[in-house]
Amino acid sequence: MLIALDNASGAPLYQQIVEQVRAMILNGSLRPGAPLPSIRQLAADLVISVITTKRAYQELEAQGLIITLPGRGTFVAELDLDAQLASVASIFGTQLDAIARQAHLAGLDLEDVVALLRSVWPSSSPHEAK
Amino acid sequence: MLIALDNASGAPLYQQIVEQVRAMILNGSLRPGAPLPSIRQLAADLVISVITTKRAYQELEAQGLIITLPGRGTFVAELDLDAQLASVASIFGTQLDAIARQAHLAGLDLEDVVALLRSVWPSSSPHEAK
Amino acid sequence: MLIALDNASGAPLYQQIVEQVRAMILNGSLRPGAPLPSIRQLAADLVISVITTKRAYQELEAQGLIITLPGRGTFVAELDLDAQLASVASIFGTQLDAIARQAHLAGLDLEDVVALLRSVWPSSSPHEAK
Amino acid sequence: MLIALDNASGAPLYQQIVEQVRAMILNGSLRPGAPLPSIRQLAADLVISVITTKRAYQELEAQGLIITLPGRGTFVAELDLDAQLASVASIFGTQLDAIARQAHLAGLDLEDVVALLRSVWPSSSPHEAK
DNA sequence: GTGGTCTAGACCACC
DNA sequence: GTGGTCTAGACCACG
Repeated sequence: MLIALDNASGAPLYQQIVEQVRAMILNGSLRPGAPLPSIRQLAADLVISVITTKRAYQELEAQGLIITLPGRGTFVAELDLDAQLASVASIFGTQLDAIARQAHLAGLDLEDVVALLRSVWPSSSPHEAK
Repeated sequence: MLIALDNASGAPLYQQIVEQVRAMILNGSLRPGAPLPSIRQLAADLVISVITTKRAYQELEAQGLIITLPGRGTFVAELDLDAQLASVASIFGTQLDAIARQAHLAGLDLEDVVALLRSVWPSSSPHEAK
Repeated sequence: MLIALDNASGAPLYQQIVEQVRAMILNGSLRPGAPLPSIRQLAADLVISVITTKRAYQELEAQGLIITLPGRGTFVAELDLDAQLASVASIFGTQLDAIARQAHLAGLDLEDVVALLRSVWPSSSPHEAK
Repeated sequence: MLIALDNASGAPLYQQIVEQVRAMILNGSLRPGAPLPSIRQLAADLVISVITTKRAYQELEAQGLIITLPGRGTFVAELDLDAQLASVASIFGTQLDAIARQAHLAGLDLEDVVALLRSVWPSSSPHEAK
């Protein structure tokens, strides 16, 4: 399981982990029931504090995406993919809403923003490098 | 000059002020040379600390949007609106880029995101009441 | 007597007056004994507060460049031009010293700074437009 | 990291810090990626308020010279030294321009000012002890 | 009246 | 431990 942390991005480390693991679950890289690395293992791999990996897993568990079985490890939860996707869509919706209001206030047009969005959209398939 | 603060939004107060003033400048509600309320006046109006309004104006000045003349007040800077809009567009571009990569990883389609964006786009004119 | 105030320069208004009057005295535009406009007249001409012109004249008087005769007006003082020039040189020396130390710390060379100075030096004679 | 504050200089403390840190970055004493002391540590060392050190770092960050990672510390930014030096040169250029015009108006010659500049230029290397 | 600077002290998020 | 934000209160320079 490859996770890339960007120290300079400004985003909290635990959040970067959450987002990347969530993405892997939602796009099928990680299937329900699959085991995740232990918090200690992941901390060692990423060269960060155990506290940070623990926090990330806590967050993922709170979102119902993974399940921790004490003494046995952590696993991808059995879940309704469509429902999850809907919930993720609502998360993006919130972020887009903030951007939309800002851009709108600044006098930008919806089409301006859509054009911007198209210009930054990644061209490759999300699974190419899997 | 109407500014609405949302204490529950989680966003820093000074940032909310920055965003709203910037929007007013960029969409033409505030024209170059126009005086802004004094930091003390604005603080009184919004019922917040003078330091917070000062912080907001400081940030706006660092961005080159306003100019403060000690002892005389604060004014909208003479600026190249097009250049400013371009720089603002690049800011939104950065934000959209983060969302785009996340959404892409999560398996969402560009058209899904565009649809989301359209669904949250505000319908009214940015300054009908100007 | 032409004085140009630059509201956007950031420099205090009274200081701009002081500097320009001092320059006119030192370069001979204003000769010893010549009358200066009254503080009220000057304030009216420049469309600023009397307090500000008063403060400027006070400063000039403290520097020994002008003399105020109560009830009669304000005049350029009889002075030793060479001594004045020397004192002015020391003022510039202080300012240059600050710049020199900063530039030196930043790793700039003396010749770099001299080159910069030459590049900004006004080309015309100071009296051309008199 | 040695910083010397002069309470009697009239210059704001935060600005003195900014100038000295900027000088250290530009002359290579502080290399990109190097950690700066925490705002609290520096405040303790200099016996000033945390807010003042914070203000200084804020200014340096706005100038793009350093980057602060919340919860992790503050570091010298990766930057294009030449571009930075050019921008600094333009700052000195502005200051020199003000002096040049003043000196010119006062009847001083370019060579007079250059001579003054040479007379105040520090003789030692900027970082002999590095 | 205006902004500029410095101070002390609090709470929060993150590592 | 780190920085981020907000608060109150003081003194100064400038108009």
